[in-house]
Amino acid sequence: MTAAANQNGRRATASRRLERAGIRDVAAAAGVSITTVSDALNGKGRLPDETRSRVREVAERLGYRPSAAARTLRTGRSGLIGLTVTTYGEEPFTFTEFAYFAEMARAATSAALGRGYALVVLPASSRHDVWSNIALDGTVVIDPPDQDPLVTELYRSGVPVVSDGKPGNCPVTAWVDNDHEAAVLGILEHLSEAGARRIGLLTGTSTDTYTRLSTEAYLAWCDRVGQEPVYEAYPAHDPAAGAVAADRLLARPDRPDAVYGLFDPNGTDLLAAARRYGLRVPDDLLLVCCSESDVYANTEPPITTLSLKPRRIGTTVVNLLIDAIEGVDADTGTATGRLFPPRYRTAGTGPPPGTLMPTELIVRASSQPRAPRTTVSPPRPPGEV
Amino acid sequence: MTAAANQNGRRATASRRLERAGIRDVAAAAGVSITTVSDALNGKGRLPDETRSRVREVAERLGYRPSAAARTLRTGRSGLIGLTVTTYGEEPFTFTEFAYFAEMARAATSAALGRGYALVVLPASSRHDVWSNIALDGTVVIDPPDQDPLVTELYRSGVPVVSDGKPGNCPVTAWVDNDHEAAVLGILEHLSEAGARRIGLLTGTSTDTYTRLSTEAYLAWCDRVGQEPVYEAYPAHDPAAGAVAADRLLARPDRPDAVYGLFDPNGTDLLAAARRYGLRVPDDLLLVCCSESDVYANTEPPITTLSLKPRRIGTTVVNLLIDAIEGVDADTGTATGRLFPPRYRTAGTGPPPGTLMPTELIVRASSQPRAPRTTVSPPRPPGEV
DNA sequence: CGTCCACGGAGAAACGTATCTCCGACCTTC
DNA sequence: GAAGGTCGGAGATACGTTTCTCCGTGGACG
Repeated sequence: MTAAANQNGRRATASRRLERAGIRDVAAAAGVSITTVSDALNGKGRLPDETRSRVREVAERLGYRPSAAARTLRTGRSGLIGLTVTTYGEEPFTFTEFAYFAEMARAATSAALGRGYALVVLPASSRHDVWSNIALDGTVVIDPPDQDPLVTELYRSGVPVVSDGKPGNCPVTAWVDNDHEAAVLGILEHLSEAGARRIGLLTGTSTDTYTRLSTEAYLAWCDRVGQEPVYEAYPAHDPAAGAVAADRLLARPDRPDAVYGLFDPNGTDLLAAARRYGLRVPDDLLLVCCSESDVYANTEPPITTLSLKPRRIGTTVVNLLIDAIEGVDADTGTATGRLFPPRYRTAGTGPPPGTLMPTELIVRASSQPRAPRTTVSPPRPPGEV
Repeated sequence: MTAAANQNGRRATASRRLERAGIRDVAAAAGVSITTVSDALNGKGRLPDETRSRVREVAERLGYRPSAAARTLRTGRSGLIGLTVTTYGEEPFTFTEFAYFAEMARAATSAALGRGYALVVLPASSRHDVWSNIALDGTVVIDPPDQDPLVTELYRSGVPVVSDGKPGNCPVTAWVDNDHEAAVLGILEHLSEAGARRIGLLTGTSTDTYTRLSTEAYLAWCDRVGQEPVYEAYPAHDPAAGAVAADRLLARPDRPDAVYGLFDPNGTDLLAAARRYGLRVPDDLLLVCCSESDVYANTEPPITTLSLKPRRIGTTVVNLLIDAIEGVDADTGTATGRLFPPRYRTAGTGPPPGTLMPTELIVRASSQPRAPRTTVSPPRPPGEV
């Protein structure tokens, strides 16, 4: 409103069309300096409330919106977190396909939003020029395959990376995973107690950590209790193959009297296969599968499921990542501000810190020879860090 | 390798620690100017191949990664597209909850990636400071409610906005939707031909376009053929309410002999309700619901579904948006480069251009009094834009 | 022998913000 | 009455690109 001589410098002469108002325009209109505008809007500096509110008013009137790009360049923070999802074929695969990942992604999105960050979906098959063109403060990677080039590259660029699923060979800042070993052991014990004499496994052919750890735990258990392993593996991304594998498993001469299926659709598939072979569940066959879907509460009979608690995982992963982003000054490596557990500070040497989260076994009729009980608490994993 | 005197100016004196290599460092190391490095790496300018490859080599050796923030600031392009999802409670709702949105989001992600863009998930409940802090080239908005403040704000900022679902009062650059009117009419005709005398509707209480247009089409049809409307509405985001509403609908004194359910879970709910009332499907009750899920191929009996073809929608939305982003120079309003249908150019006046996409009715046993036929082609909507 | 053009490339000005440094004026205090 | 402290704010610089402008140098050509 006041005088406020032209502070725009050369800009005034040049194109002065419909461009969005910049901080300079606000400064000029309010009759103050750029510094003052910046301070007033960001709540910094020492300014009397009167000036502060006046500047804000002017900014509002001009419809001023700070340039995110400029701010990012200046501060080195974009407020963006990558969500790396594996792809199958052309499509981002795990993203919405499995209830687990969908839930996890939703929880991660919420958690990030709550702390002022947004998520960028970053398919693993992304062209290098796409994601290298995005200013990321950090990345969440879901179930990284061994030697994921994207993760390696990001990590080397100094971008913090936190993975859902214990990483194979990728260097990561931190990781979060369920205690798959404890979960599988818990299920096998549960089935044994329910009377199972020979427990089979429906597993996958891929090399991701979940499949590998779960299968190994199963095999170790078999070895320990002296049962011959009975399992079928199939490519988990192929829904049709799951039904076939379930059928194969029940068609074996050494047919199991209880089966644990590692993947979400296995419950339905196994149930259908059991019907085809005239097997009653749970009388002739005990069934458990790993799933986040609640359809298994209403199947006939309801099926016992193992929940990996994806929301908890998603939230934890994002919080760890943001802690890493905000806690460590990228340049000096010193903690700034926030309280910050020292274990995340392991810079380079030693394995990245991991967090194991408990699972939950939801017991239903399919694994109970008698009347089913209600939800039961999971076997707590050995108190890992 | 060569001499290449210190071109860093003041930087050399200051902090020279572990900072990532910048374009200046590459220039110095290659003994050329910044301009040359930029041109060499971006394939611009006139440079002999020898220089180009040498510069690239040096850049590679130094592990040079251009700063996305700086590039965005300079070029005004971030390569980022917002994906606005509605929220229910704390969580991003439609994002992964419904098969339609999940499929649509996946297709959109792929399409964007294919054209060099990445998607940022932007819950509608986002704090203003979060998404206003992100440099977006454009935004896809899923099913915008009337007067969506986020959309309005974005549009006013000059960010192109394309919506999935015909927008109510929001100003958008363009929109894509199914021809819900034609779809509903097609279903009602289909049911009539199958012998239905009184067709009921299971609909929602929310005001989104899909619900509104579908319900209106139903009411108009009732009016035209002289049938008394028979419908129940419930809050679509509440799964439990759906089952209750299905029950209510079949408990009415004027019980319909055919029902169309607008939402994905309606098929299961209606089937369960029918069982409770001892109604046989399709003999006593014809059933159709709108769903992208293939579980309805295996229910007992299989249920006829209307598919909205979400992948096609997602792809189209993104392509329209990117066309708008790349086709129009933000400053001059003139088309640059790409071929670009003139209809997107309507700047400000007139309604935004919309595209109607056909749906597909997948006929199964639940709507066929006799033996079911296989998939049937949809009634093509009246050839719109 | 003078001109012009293509070639290869350098310089410097933006892009719009945050922030560090510094400065004047006023007020207090001895 | 001078010294020091606080308040309120201005100036300038840096963030790391892209790109516009311009310049010297040869060779071709008239």
